[in-house]
Amino acid sequence: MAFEYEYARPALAVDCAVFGLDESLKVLLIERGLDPFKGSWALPGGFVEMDESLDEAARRELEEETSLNNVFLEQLYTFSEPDRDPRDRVISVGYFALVRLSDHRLQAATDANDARWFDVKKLPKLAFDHAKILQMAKERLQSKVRYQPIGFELLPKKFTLRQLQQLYEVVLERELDKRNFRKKILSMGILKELEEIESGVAHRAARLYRFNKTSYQQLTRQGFNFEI
Amino acid sequence: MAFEYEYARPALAVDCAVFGLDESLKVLLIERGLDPFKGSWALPGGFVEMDESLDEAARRELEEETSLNNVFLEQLYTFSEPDRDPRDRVISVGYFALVRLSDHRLQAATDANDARWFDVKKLPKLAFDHAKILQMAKERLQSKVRYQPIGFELLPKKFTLRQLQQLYEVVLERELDKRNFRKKILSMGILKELEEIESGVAHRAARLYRFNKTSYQQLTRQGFNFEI
DNA sequence: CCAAAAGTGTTCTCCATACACCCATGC
DNA sequence: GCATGGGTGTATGGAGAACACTTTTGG
Repeated sequence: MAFEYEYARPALAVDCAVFGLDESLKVLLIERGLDPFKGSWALPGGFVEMDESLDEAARRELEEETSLNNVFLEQLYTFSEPDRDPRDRVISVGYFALVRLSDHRLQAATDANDARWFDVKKLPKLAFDHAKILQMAKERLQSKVRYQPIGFELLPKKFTLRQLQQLYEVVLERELDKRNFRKKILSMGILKELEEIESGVAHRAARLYRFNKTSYQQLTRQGFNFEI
Repeated sequence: MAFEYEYARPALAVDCAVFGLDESLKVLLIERGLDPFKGSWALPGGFVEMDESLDEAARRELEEETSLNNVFLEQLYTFSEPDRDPRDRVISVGYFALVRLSDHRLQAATDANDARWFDVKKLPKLAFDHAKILQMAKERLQSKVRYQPIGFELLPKKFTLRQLQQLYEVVLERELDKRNFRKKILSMGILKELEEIESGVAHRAARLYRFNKTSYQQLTRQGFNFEI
């Protein structure tokens, strides 16, 4: 290594706050098998390797520990308090991720690691400073979902307007007016109305929609700003 | 070290994009005295020590390299491409900072290190991936200045409404209507109108104002949201 | 008295909000 | 035929945008 900097280095990790949605907002936690915090619940994550970027590390750890791949993933913040890990100096880059529970529900629950979805309002005590990371991730989700169309990452590919509205109601923790919501979201022109309707409901079936990413990108280039 | 994780570790650095404002938006760069990129301009920054947080490292490096202290400083993003430093694996946590040029103008320009303010629209070629860091910092500034009252960090403590308007015009790169701007900002109730007026101008002198942080915090608690 | 910027009021349009009823379907 | 949610229209108020003139001061 042709490099004069030879001081001690902190270890570097990534931790992922993975959100899913059903009736409430859920987060994926794994039970730690080793000390420190053996038996506690923690965010999935692990150490960064020398030849991978942080995004790659986050995706790799997520796949290894929870079998999730191909999820929406975004860097959140880097946590660096010197005493945040009792073993050694460990700096952790927090990520937040969104997954479709409709696609991944059973898989994660039956994984070999003990991974489980928890209601974000009924969390166990978390290892390290993971409660702080999760808190920040939740705040980021709440603000970002309002000005970027990331909420669709939490819904099935085909969804009803009611499902979409409920997504915002659950994430933002407040009720929305049905008529105004529909008017607003439809007027954006970023949804593709499908021919299909939902099935298996004991009342009038709702029309299904799909997020039209192409239209969204087109509109964005023309100065459109998504906002709920 | 009672710790089973003994793999190679990336080095960890911080880099700061420091903004100032006069007629245009400025950024503070330092000339590198050592390879790699000897003679190039770069963001101030350096390696993180084992007993300090990233925020502390950023403040320490800023003080060491540019004599700036007590500035508005906020973590931006962590940059981790494996080849971003040709010497070795170095991960860098980017920060963005805002300073009052009115207080710091001469100091930084005459520092022993060769530090200079550059117009963000007339930048030299930057070392490493610092152009990317700076680009992201500028975007963050442009979006954050609209929904958080951080712009005041760039102005003198006492300022005229015109100065405040120009700040937004320069940062957002678009013109604002004078009457509407004044109406809006005054109606927020976060400025304290001073008895003083500006001096040394060859026309009617404008009233001076001060940002009232206490009022802002009070209003925020009541649900107020700053927005330009 | 002139140049230069400070300071102010009104109109119009559009969008967010609030709100109530009919429609389609499964059971 | 009834319960359940799907789906729609309209009136109101408030805020943003557009716009022009008077006032004050220094030179």
